[in-house]
Amino acid sequence: MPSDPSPRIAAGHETPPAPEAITWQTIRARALSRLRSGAWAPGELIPNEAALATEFGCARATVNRALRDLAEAGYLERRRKAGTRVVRNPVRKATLSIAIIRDEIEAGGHSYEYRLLSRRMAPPPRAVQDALGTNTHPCLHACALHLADGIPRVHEERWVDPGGAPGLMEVDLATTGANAWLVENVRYTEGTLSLSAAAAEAHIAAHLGCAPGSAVFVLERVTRMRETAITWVRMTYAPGYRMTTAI
Amino acid sequence: MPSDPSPRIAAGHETPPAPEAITWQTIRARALSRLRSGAWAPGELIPNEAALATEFGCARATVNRALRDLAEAGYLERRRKAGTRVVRNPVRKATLSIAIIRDEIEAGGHSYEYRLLSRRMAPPPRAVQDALGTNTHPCLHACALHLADGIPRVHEERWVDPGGAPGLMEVDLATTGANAWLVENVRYTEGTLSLSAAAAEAHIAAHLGCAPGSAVFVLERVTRMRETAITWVRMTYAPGYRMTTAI
DNA sequence: AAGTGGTCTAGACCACGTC
DNA sequence: ACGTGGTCTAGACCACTTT
Repeated sequence: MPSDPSPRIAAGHETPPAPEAITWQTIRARALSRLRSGAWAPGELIPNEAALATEFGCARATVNRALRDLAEAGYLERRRKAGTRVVRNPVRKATLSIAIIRDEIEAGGHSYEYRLLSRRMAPPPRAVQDALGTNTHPCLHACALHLADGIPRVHEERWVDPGGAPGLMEVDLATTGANAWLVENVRYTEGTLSLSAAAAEAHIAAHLGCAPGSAVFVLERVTRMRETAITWVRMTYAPGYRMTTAI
Repeated sequence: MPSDPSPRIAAGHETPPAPEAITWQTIRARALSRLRSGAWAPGELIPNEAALATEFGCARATVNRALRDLAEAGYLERRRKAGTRVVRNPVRKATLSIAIIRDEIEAGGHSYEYRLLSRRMAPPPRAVQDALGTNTHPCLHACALHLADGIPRVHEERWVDPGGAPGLMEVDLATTGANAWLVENVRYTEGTLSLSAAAAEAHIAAHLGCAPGSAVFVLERVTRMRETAITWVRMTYAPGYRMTTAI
C-alpha cells in the first residue's frame, strides 16, 4: 500500500481550500469518503471507470489507479465485465514487518549478542518433515540465543535442509547467525509464517531466564525458494514481547 | 501486492516458450531474477527507468509499474533524483488478514455463537486511556465470548468511547456483537494492532475453559477514524490458536 | 455479443532531493 | 541546477466474464 505523501500542493500559510490538483490520491480520497458516508453501500456496484473519469474530469487511467489502490486495500472488489463492487466485510489487513533480530535489537539502542547453543545433524521430527516437504534424510539442527545488552531475548531453533541451502552447512554458525547468512545469501525467498502462544519448555525457559511454563510468544517460519524447502525455524521470544503494527 | 495472474497469453497445448508479450509483470520478473542472481547487488543503484525502458523495449510507464511493485514489496528503495537502490536487508512483510471472528469460525465449518458476559459504564484504566487518547470520562466496558460449536474460542474485552461511536451505545449487545456492529456502521477505520502471549487471567481462563495461567494468544487493537478514538479491544484466544500467513 | 477492467504507449509536466 | 522518479493524458487493444 503506497504511503500517501499527497502534497503536490504545499499548503501555503493560511491558504484556503485550494482548488487542489486532480491526482489519483484525490480520487481515492473522494471515493473513500463515499464509502464512509455510505453513498456507495456495501455489496453495491459503483459507476464504471469511464463514468467516474468524466465525473471527476480526469483520464480513466487516473481513476483506475485510485480504484486499484482501494481494491488492494480490501475495500473494493473488481472484476472485468462485472464491474467494481463494494466489499461487504472489509477484511482488515495488517502488515507485519519481520526484521532481522539483530537489526531489531540494535534499532532499539541495545547491544546485540549471538550465542550458538548446539549444532548437529539429525533426522528432523515428523512435524518439521511435513513442513519442509518430504525429507527423511538428516538435516542440520541448530539452536541459538539472541541477546540484547547481555539479556536473552529470543531463542532460535532451526532445521536446515542440506539440499536446500548448500553453503550454510559450512558456515561457522558460532559467529554468524544462520538468519543473517540466509538473508545475505539466499535472498528473495517465500514461505509461511505462523504466530502463537505457548508455555515455555524447560530447556528453553532456562536459556531465556524465565520460569518453565511461562507464556511465550512463538513465531514459526518455513522458508522456501522456488519450491525448494530451505529451512524451518522457531523463534521463542522472552516473556513480555509484543509485535506491533499499524492497520 | 497484486496477485500475478500473469497470463495474457494462454499457454497453448505444448506451445514452446512463446515470445511472451511485454507486460509489467514480465519486467518485474526479469528485475527480480537480476536481484536473485546478484546482478543487481544489495546497496547498489540500478539503471534508471528510461534506460531500462530502452533495454526492455517498452514504455517508461511500464518499467515504473514493475519497479514500483518491487519497491512496495520491500526489495527496492526509490527516491527522486537519487535513483533506485537495492535494499540491503529486505524486510520481510507478512500480511495478516484479520477476519471477523464470526466469519472465521463459520468459514471453518463450525456453528457460531456469541455470548455477552457483561456491560457497564466506567472510567477506563490508565493504559486504555492512553491508547484511546485523553479520555477521562466514563466509557462503555463490555465483555463477550465467541464460541465455535458451543466451545469457547475467543474472549473479548472492549472499551468504547461514547463520543467516538454514538449509536453503538444503544445497540443491544446481547444479540449483536460489537465488532459486527462496528464493521457495519463505522467502516474504513484505522488503528493499531498488537500481538502477544500472556498467561490467562483467572476469570478469562474460566470463560475459555482452560487452566488459569495457560499460555494464550492475545490480540489488542485500537480503532480510530480520522483522529477520533473509537474503541480499544483485547481478544484472548483459547489455547492452541495459531495465526498463519504466507510471506 | 458486449461491457468492464487491465494494461501499454508516447509525450508531457512537475516535485523532490541530491549535487 | 538538474537528474530521477511520480503522475497525468488520450487513445488504443485486449482479456475476462457475464449476459
